[in-house]
Amino acid sequence: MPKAYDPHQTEETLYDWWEHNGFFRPEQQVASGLADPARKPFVISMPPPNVTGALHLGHAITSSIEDMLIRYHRMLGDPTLWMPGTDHAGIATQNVVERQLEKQGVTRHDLGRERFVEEVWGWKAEYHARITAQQKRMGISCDWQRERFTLDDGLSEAVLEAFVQLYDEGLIYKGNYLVNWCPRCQSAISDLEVDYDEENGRFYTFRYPLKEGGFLEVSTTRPETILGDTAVAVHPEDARYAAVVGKTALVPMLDREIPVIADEYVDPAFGTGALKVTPGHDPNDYEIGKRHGLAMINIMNIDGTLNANAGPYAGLDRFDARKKLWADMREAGLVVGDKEHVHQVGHCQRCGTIVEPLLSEQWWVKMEPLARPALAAVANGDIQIVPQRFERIYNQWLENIRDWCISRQLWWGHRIPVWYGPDGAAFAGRSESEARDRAIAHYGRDVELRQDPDVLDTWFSSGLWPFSTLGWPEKTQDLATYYPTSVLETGYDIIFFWVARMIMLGLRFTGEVPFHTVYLHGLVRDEQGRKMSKSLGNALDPLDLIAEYGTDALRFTLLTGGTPGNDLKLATSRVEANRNFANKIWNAARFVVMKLEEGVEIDWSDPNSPAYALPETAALSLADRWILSRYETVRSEVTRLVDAWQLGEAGRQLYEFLWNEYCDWYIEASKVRLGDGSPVEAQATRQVLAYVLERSLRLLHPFMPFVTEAIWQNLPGLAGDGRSIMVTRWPAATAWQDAAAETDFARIQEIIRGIRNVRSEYDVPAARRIAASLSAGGHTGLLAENLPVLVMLARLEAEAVVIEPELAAPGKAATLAASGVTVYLPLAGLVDLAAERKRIQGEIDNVDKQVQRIDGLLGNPGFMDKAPANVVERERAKLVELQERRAQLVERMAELDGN
RNA sequence: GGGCGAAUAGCUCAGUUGGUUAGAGCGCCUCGCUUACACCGAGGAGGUCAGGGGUUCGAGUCCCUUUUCGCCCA
Repeated sequence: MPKAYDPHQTEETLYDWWEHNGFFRPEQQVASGLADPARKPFVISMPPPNVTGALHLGHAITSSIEDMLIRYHRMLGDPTLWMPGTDHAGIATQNVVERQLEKQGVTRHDLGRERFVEEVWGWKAEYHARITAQQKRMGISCDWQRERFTLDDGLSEAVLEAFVQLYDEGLIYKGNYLVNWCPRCQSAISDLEVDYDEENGRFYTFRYPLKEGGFLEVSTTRPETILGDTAVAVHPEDARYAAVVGKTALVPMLDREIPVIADEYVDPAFGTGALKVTPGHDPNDYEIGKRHGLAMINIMNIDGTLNANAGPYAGLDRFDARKKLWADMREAGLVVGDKEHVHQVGHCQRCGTIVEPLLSEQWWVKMEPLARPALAAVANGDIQIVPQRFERIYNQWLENIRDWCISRQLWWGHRIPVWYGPDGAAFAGRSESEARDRAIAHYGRDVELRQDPDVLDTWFSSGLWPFSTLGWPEKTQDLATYYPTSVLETGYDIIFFWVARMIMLGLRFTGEVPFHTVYLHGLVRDEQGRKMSKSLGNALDPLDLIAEYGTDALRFTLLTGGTPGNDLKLATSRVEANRNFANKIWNAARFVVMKLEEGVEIDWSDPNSPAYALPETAALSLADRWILSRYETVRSEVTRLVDAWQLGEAGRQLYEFLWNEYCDWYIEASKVRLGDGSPVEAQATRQVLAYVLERSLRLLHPFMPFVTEAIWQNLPGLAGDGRSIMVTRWPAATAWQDAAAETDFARIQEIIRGIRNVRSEYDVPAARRIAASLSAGGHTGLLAENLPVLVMLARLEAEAVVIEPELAAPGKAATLAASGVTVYLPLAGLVDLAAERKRIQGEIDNVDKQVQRIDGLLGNPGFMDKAPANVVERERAKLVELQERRAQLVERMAELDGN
């Protein structure tokens, strides 16, 4: 083993080897005996990355968490399937390809539909390969042989089936309503695809001329929509305007006659209290228009220029028209003024263009009947959302759900399976021939059909993902075995887009929930808490971090750097620290492997899975029993925490255990027996070193798969015959928990720390071994037994250590009192009595403070009556120790004063 | 307008049934290449747990409220 762990030399080789061995496949897990086919499979559908571009840290955190869960369950012996795939990401992918073409001066219209779609397939091929390679670098153990893409034949079948079923049930309908229109994408988009930003706009106030003479003052943020006004509205109880209701106003520059109406919606306190009403271009005005039977005028083309209804402004872009109309109105004396105004402006989520409310004929899904069962599934516990607080957000959205606009005027995606007859009658079908059959039944003869040119919202197909990837609508073996899936893990930002829709569609089409648990992680942000973005230049590329620190370091950072559902600010110093952690355990393993060259006993009780044996209890030292006890505590805690979705806390506990207990204390203590112990003692210690290391590596494996495997392959006697740590068993409970060993070893640690502290205060060089006298009372036996450990770790002069129940204090010595033991360190020539008095007085003061606190507690009848017995007992015991310690210090003080 | 989250050491964060003197990493200070590791070891400094009020024997943790920041929905 090289002196430093080098991730780059090992990671890719190990990954290929794992994949080649079939460890990622549930069939192989069962065949090899790892998984018990009788157990319920553990299944995750991977959130399919968009084939738009490279992966970012959001994907990296998804990969880290899901792979952690998958590896954990695989080791538990569950048949484990992680279903990978990618999403065609309709509007997003079409946009990036369009932008690419733009650079060559080509539009999609220049190419035509067929050639453009070919271009996008080319893009897909390239980015799909790139994404897959990146995921493999993350070490993810998904079943690549089952990989799917949303435009695959099978998944497209699922889309057709789903559409036709909903259509036949009347849950899909076509209608001309106000939609969010992106003039750049030239497509409708759903409510969810509009991002609202606060922007500095202007608030324009002008005069609305009345036919009967006079005018009304009206304000707007979008003057160009004046051209589409079909009423002016005031509040019915607004006395200022009571007289004008029912009169006729004249649209500026067009002189079109429109009524002045009264409607409750108008806020008399806002602006002038009079509102222009444009039902064709504003959602609120649309509602007013419906109430009053107003005309709905569309003044806009699909590219954002104005149409013939805009009269002289036809052909102008919406923003040019705004300027020109305002200038013309100023000329005409209609302008009152304009001022700065902050308001919410909707932007297209994918291209940033300002969205326009536009009347348009689109396909919709009636959501209310789908939402009800989805609400129930969470309410009755069939689906558990972690963290639970997201349930409210989920409920709130579903309770106020609006119909879903699913048609997109794009070329990249699933074509809407509807064909129109010559008179425009629509026929949905799983194929053209099915639609044709329906048309013939309708018309009584064959007619010419043309398919709807539009495609479906990407989320329509991803809403089917958990079951379409398993073969639905076919009744496949996979569907029967692996559905419903176990956990859906993703970022909280797509609860509505994806999670809620999968639940609704899953319940509708399979009659079952698509998964039992929803685990939501937060967003990865930069160190200042900003969202990572290319334009800010603060985006960290996971591959760069992997190149610098290794995959395990990145994974461990993403897993332990935060808490469920909360955003994670990624500090590269953390990634570096975790790289160091990987190196630390690598070196601990180097030490152990070196020691095992002298021989190690393997336990072959499971012939498929050799493990390190433990010696007879009688052969164990205190340190051995201590580390075994600590290991058992950590094993049970880590298991409990992972089961409770506290992955980060589980990882942090492993870090602390391995570094601060196994490395800093146990390995150091083991050197005593390895060097000076009898052959039996040395062998016992070797076995414990090996046992605890190997078991801990298993616990750590789901967090850091590569370094744990790289070490495991180097451990003598275990690897070979294609054995891998990733298919060992998750460690089972042991009987090694030993409270007495933990208390005793803690006493030794306290004494060693105390001596080290005094050494440091007196500037004793590390290389210098010092004498010590220990007045140990009832702990004399314990200390005598562990004298070599004290000598080694506190750097004492073995021949100059005295341990007695009672010892007279040497005159000039530094003194420390540690849990019932007084330690005198003569430190010839270094001890300054005045300084020593001061040091001891400081300690006494410190002890007094604590004694005071406990005295207060124990003297409080409330505490004595109400606190649980174990808490009272703990405080009592603490007080006894403190008083003992205080007595030691006071005694020493008296001695010093006597000198 | 409604809702959610965050506020703990200089920085990034833990602290999940309320119970030791509130922890880690990085940074900082002192030592040290002690036969696994300088991607290291030993020791240390550093915190009114945002402010106020309450519940409780006991609050970083539960309740109310204020402030600041972020997010979601309308």
